[in-house]
Order: sequence, then C-alpha cells, then structure tokens
Amino acid sequence: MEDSKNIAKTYDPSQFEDRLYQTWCEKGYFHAVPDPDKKPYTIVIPPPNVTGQLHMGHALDETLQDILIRYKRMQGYCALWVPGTDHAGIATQIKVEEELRVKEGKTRYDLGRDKFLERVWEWKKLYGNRIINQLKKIGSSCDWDRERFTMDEGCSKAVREVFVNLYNKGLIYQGSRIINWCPHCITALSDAEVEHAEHEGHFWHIKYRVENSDEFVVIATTRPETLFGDTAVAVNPEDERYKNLVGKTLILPLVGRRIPVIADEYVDKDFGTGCVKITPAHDPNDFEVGQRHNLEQIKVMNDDATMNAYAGKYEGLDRYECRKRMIEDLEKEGLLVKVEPHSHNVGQCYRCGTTVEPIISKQWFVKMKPLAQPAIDAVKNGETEFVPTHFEKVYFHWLENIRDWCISRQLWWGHRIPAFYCEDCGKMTVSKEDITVCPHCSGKVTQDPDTLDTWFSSALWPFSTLGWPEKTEDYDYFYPTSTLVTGYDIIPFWVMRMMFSGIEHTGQVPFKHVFIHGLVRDAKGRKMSKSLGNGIDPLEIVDKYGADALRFTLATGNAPGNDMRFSTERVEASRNFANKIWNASRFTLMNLDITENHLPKADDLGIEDKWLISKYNRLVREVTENLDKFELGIAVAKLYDFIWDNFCDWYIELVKPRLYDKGSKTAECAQYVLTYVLSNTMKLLHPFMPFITEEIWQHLPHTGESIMISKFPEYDPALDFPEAEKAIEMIMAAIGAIRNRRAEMNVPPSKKASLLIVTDYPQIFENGVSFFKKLAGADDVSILPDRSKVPANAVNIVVNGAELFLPLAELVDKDKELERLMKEKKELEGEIKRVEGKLSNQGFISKAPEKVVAEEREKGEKYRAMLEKVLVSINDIKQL
RNA sequence: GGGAGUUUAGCUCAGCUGGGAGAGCGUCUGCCUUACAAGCAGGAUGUCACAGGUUCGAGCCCUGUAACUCCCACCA
Repeated sequence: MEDSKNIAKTYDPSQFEDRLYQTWCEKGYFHAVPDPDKKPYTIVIPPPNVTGQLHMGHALDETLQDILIRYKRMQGYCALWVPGTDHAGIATQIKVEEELRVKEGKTRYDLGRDKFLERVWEWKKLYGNRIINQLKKIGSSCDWDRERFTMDEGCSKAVREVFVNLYNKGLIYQGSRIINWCPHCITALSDAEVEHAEHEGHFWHIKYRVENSDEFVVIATTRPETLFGDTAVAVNPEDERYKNLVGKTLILPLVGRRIPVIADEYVDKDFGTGCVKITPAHDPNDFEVGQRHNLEQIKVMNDDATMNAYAGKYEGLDRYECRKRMIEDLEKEGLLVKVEPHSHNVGQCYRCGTTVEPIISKQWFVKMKPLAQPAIDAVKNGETEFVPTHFEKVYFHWLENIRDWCISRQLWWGHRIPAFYCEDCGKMTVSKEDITVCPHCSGKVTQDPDTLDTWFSSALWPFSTLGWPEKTEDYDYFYPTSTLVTGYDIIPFWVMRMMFSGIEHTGQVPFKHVFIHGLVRDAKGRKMSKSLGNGIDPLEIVDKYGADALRFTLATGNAPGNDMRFSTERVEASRNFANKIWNASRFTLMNLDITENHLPKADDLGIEDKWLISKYNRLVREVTENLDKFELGIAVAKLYDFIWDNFCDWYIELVKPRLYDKGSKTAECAQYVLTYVLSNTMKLLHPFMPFITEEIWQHLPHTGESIMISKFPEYDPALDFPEAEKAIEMIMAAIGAIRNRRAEMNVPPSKKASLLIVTDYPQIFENGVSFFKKLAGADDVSILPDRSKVPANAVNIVVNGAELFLPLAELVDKDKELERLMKEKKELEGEIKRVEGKLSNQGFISKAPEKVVAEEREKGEKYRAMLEKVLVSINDIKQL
C-alpha cells in the first residue's frame, strides 16, 4: 500500500479497518508507560458487564472516550485508557442460573456454592472476551495490557482493604433494617436497584375490633397480607375522632392477636381513614414508628415471599394468593368495609422485574452521611466538574438525600463479605485475609455467606485498576484520572460512589471531569431494549457501514447530555462523508508527483492556496478549542463543513486547472497545499474517524509510522491570510450569483457565455479569471473599469464589489428581468433601512462594541453601492 | 409531591461567552462536468412553544404559562 497512488474507487472500510487495528495493537501504540517528561491523561472505562453484549449505549460511551484519548495522545500526553469488565453480581448469576435450569433442570442449590461458582467462572471465560472483542471492532484504543476485571486478584484485594477500613472506622455496620427484598433473586437490593412503577392496585378498608367492645376502627391498606405482622394501629395525636381510642387494644382479624392503638405524628389525619396499621417488619415507615414505640417486629413471609407460620392457616401460600384468600375470608366475616381502586408506586427489582418486598432483614450497611459530605464539597469547590454542569444538581440531590447503603447481597457470585463468625465464642472478626481460626478463642470460624453489592467494587474502579492499595508506579502517575465518561442514568449508582470512595480511600477525587452523555434511543425515540426488539446492533452497523461511520454518527448531531435518536439514515450520511473523504484523497493522490509533505513558500502561494490554508488554520484553532471544552459534536461538524465545502467543493475545483498543467510550478504548489492540508485535516479528524484517516495518511507523503502517534496540528498565526480570504470569498460570491442566474434562466451547463466584470477591485477579479471559466460557464472574461463597453441587453448581476454582465441577449426576458431587479431593489432597501435604523439609534452607537458598529457601517456602504448599481440597471432595462 | 430536561424548516437535531436563523435527511429543478450519482450545481420551506421583562439589540438572559420526556419520593 505504501507507494500505491491508486486506491479503490469506492470507500470500503472492510478492506482496512481490521488490518489497521491489528497493526496498532502489534506496534503497542495503545500501551501507556509512565513517562516523567509527559503529562498523564487517564480514562478508566465504565466496565461493561462481562457476560453482556455491546449495545448502542456502549458504542456511544466508548466512542466518546476514544475520541478524548486519541486527541490527548496526539497532543503529547501520556494517554492511558484502562479497559475492563464488571462481574455484575445479580445479572450474571441470574443468567447462569437460568441456563442451569433450562439445560439441566437444576437450581444453584443442587450444585452447591463451590460447583455453582465454577460454572459462573466458566461462563465468564466463555463470554468475557466477547464484549472485549466488540470494543476492538469500533476502534477503541484501550491499553489491553492493563485489562482488568472487578473480581480479579487486585480488585478483590482493594475491596477487602476498603471493607475492613470502613468497618474499623465504624462506617460499615451490620443491622436489622427494612431493606428491599427480591423474592425471585432471593437477595436484598439497594435503594438504587429498585425501580418504581405506577401500579393499579386496591385500597382495602378493613375493620379491626376494639377489645371488649362493639366498636371497631377501619384501616385502609394496599398490602392486606402484611396484616399478620401488625403490632399496632396508629392515629395522629391531634385527631379528635380517635383521641379516646389511644391506649385501647384491638383484635387483629383472622388471627385474633391483640395489638395496641398508639398515637404518632407520622399519621396523616386526612389520608385514608386516619388509622394506620403498623407492620414494623414490612414497611420502612412502620419500622420507624415501631422503633419509637418499642413495638415487636413480626416477619410474616419467607425469603421467597410465601407466608410463614404467623399467617396461620395461610402459611405456605404465595403473598398474592394469601391476599386473595384472606380478602374472601374477611368479606365472609363482614370485616371488609370496602375496596377502592388505588394506583400507587410499586418497587420492582431492576434485574428481574419482580415486585420487591420491603422486609426487615439483617444486612450490612455503609453509613453514608459522613462520606457524602466531602463528595458534595468536592464538586461544589470545583475539584471535580460535571459536563454539562447541570448534572451536578442531580448529583447533589442524590447525595443530600442519601440513606445508608445496603451492601450485602444473598448471592453467591461476587466478593464475599470478609466477616468471619466463630462457632465457639460467637465473636465476629472482620479481616483482610481469609482466616480459619478465631483470633479470640482459636475456635473454628465460618465466613459470612453473603457477597457485596456489585457497585461496591465498581466504586473503587478508578484506583483499584491502577494498583491501589499498593503504591504502584501506575497509581502514582496516572491517578487521579482525568475524565470519566458515562451516561446520566448511572450517576447515582456509580459516579457518586466512586466520588466518595476515591476521596475517602485515596484522599483525592477520582477524576477531574465527569463527561455525561445521554441515552441512545431508536428512530421513534423509544429506549432500545430486548423486549421491544428495537435494538440496533452496533456490530451490524460496523459490518455494513464501517466503524468510522458509526463513530461519526454517534459523535455528531447531538448536544452533551441529551438523548439521541439513532437511525440508519444518519449512518448512511456519515458513510457518505467517509466516501467523500475517500474520493477527495483519491483525487489528490492521482495528481501527486511530489514525495514530501510541507507547505510551499508563502511567495509561491496562489490566492486560493492562501484562502484554504487560512481556513484550515482557523479550523485547527477552533477544533482544538471545542475539544478542550468537550464540545465534540461542534468540533466534528466544523471538520465536516471544512472538508466538504471548503476543501472538496471549492478548493479542489479551483485548483483543477492548475493541476492539469502538468509539470508546472503552480501545479506543484497546488500539490503541496493539497497534501499538507489534507494530511493535517486527517490528523484533526483522526480521533473521530481513526481508520479512514490512518489509511489515507499512510498513502500520502508522510514521516512517522502512524497518524495516531503523530502530532496533533497546532494553530500558527503565520498561516492567517485575511486578505486572501476576503478576495476568494468575493470571487465565490460572484460565481455563486452567476450560477444562480444561469440556473434561473435555464442555461444548460454546456452553454458557455462571455463574462464582463465591472469592478473597483480589478486585481482580485483578475486573479479569478480562470475560476470563472472553470466554475461559472464563462468562455471569455473581460474586466472593465466602467459600463461604457457593456453591450445593452446583457444579463446583469450585482454582487459585493462588482457588477457582472452576461451577454445572453437571446435569453433575456425584459419583463422578467425588470421584475427580478425590482425584487432585488426592494431587498436591498430593506437591508439598508435595517442598518440605518440601527446606526441612527443613539443607544446602539454609544453602547454596542465598536467592532459591531463598524461592521454595520461597512454593511451599509456595501448595500448602498449595490443598490446604486441595481438602480442603474433598472433604468437601462426600462430604456430598452 | 419534589427536581431536571426538552419545545428552532416536512423529519432528526445543531446553534459555544446575547450582535443580520443553520446542518443532515426529505423535497423541487438542472446535470453521468476525466475524485466521488454514497456525487455536482441551483431552489423552496421557520411568529425559534406562548406571555411578559431586562437590553441599544434576545433563539440565547430573567419571570410566568402550556405540552412532552426523564429522575427522585415512606402518604398507609
């Protein structure tokens, strides 16, 4: 490929993407080694679930990270992108259990803990590489030598270190509290793992008799089956209706247990009946009421949500079956007053969708208040910044209202809690190392059977992956990391927890910037999901359109933090852009005789060369600025416009005549400009579209091995040519106006015409003669000082700086011409009126910046000059 | 009940610190012009949700309203 100037006619990414990726890997370009002469730039990947498959959300996330990493690497940073995967406790365990059930009809209990875990590890080995390979397909320049897994040795060590440290500081404790229990997964869940959905339920009004009396109270409940766990009925102390009831005893229906009536402020007089059944073991509020009044906690369900012995004759029934039967029985006994439809929020397990049961349970918790405050402060004082900033509000809201974090899970797949219980003395020991013997009495110990919440290990990811708690070279050099890139949906799960963990354990915030993106939705705006079947597989897109097209699509047309709709039409547009680049490069290569890549001397440059270089130079500055502000979409849009409009549609067309003048000095100069600007533009675009840019760069004259380790272009004030820009733009406007007129008059492109230019800027238009011939259908161009030699009856066009005449007498329709001129006159007069209005406004003159005022004056002059010419033309035409 | 976001061309969306409304797709007209029909040239289409306010000047800033979306929340 080195010398070949003949590249394929059509862009076909499958011809080079895999090959280039392999080369990059083999050359070790992705591998970062701490280098004291460079500044570090670090990103740790949000680790995808080991057993997962790459979806569009990942593709977006990885693309954004890769753009940043490649950009910084080219800027000379020691750029490290740490890849890895997450063991994803519940999700993975469910999948393996499911497979076990389907294939062998067994449960995890049939296998036992050790055998089951072996199966999960096998599964992990089988599928763990799938997602990694998928990341490679889209071009991710991760340092694969540093690939990590949340349950590898190092991460596990970090987990234990953190657990023990927090425990010793009193920030981890074990306690019986109301937690969210998933009866399907048979485990506790954290608050963040519960999704709430509006549910059409009922409000059952049930009579509780007052002991030794004919009186009764009516309570209203949405979960009647918890009645068996009632240990009181509460009323508001201010509620006149029930004042005399407080202190009396009620008889619990169906089971006949005696419970007291208590008064507690928690009760809202105006809601329901004003009487609330209190079930401390099954409701968080009731739990607190129970604490205040020293009530017994009666758990009425088993772990699988079947009723236990407290439910009397309903024992063994599923919670909903029990509900149905007891309602029937209550009705028979005349204790059911009424049933109202009632919609309320029901919590569901975020993994399996089962309605969670609030239940009292002994679990491990992290005390959050002391950890939350420093994490809030770190963002408030700017140590860590969110992009866009408004996501800080979400972050604050979570941390300010945080409750203790339930970290124990009754799962087998995960980090086992490092707490050991002595069978002899009963004491508990929390230890970083596995122990078999009790340090107090030398008795036999058994480890806590529970595992930790997956997010407990994810929270340590930015430093556990760099070697912490060891003081490694990597950790010293690369930590704290630079930027975290993730979706707004996991701020509460992950970002927040990394923040407080980083601050607590390393004394530093884990990252400087949190770059938040939105969700990828389908073309109709729906969330992509398996159940809807509307997911688009990123790999299919890569196969069909190439990774660059996918990346371009994901990086563009969307503001940071906003959701984006994904449609194949947009990918096609991206692919077309790649094809455009491909062909512009092909054109350049076809016309290349030079073997070096640098700019010609300024003296040799044509006006169009200077124009392009000047435009390119501004592009460099703006793209750099945008990238530094995380405005990736704006940066890439500017690259698109520059390449398509300036480079392809104008510059290439402008220099064609020169290039065809084979062997001339001017042709050579154009070749240098094409080569230099194209190859440097490829560098600017490389972070976004790594493959095509590398492929093209390799074909162009270059020094160095690869574009990805070349230097990112820098703005150079010496390359600004404002005069040339103005001149070319004047010519471009004239060409545009001629094309417009010809199209309007249906002049076929093949029909050439003479062009007469009356202008005060003869020099500029002299420079443009060949351009008018090439691009405006002119076969003969005359530049005149005034209108004296202009034939009557010529088509007339007024543009900025000149008046153009096309002697196409036979095509001129006098009435139409007059109509058009009148329209132009009206438009110009409108503009002049607007400008004059502004300029006659004292406030504008005195308060607007000088530059703006000057610009308006300039516009005014320009329009007046044009209007004058239009008036003359109108006069002329009338006299014909 | 709190909080956030969105509202700009037929569709999907840009519009950075306020200074004459943009892109892609679609659509219409004409072109196979020796890089590209995955293309070229030209055209049409907008009370920037609504109402106030600040300002010389508002798509952009402030207040309020409406619609849609999302997140959070222990009214049983």
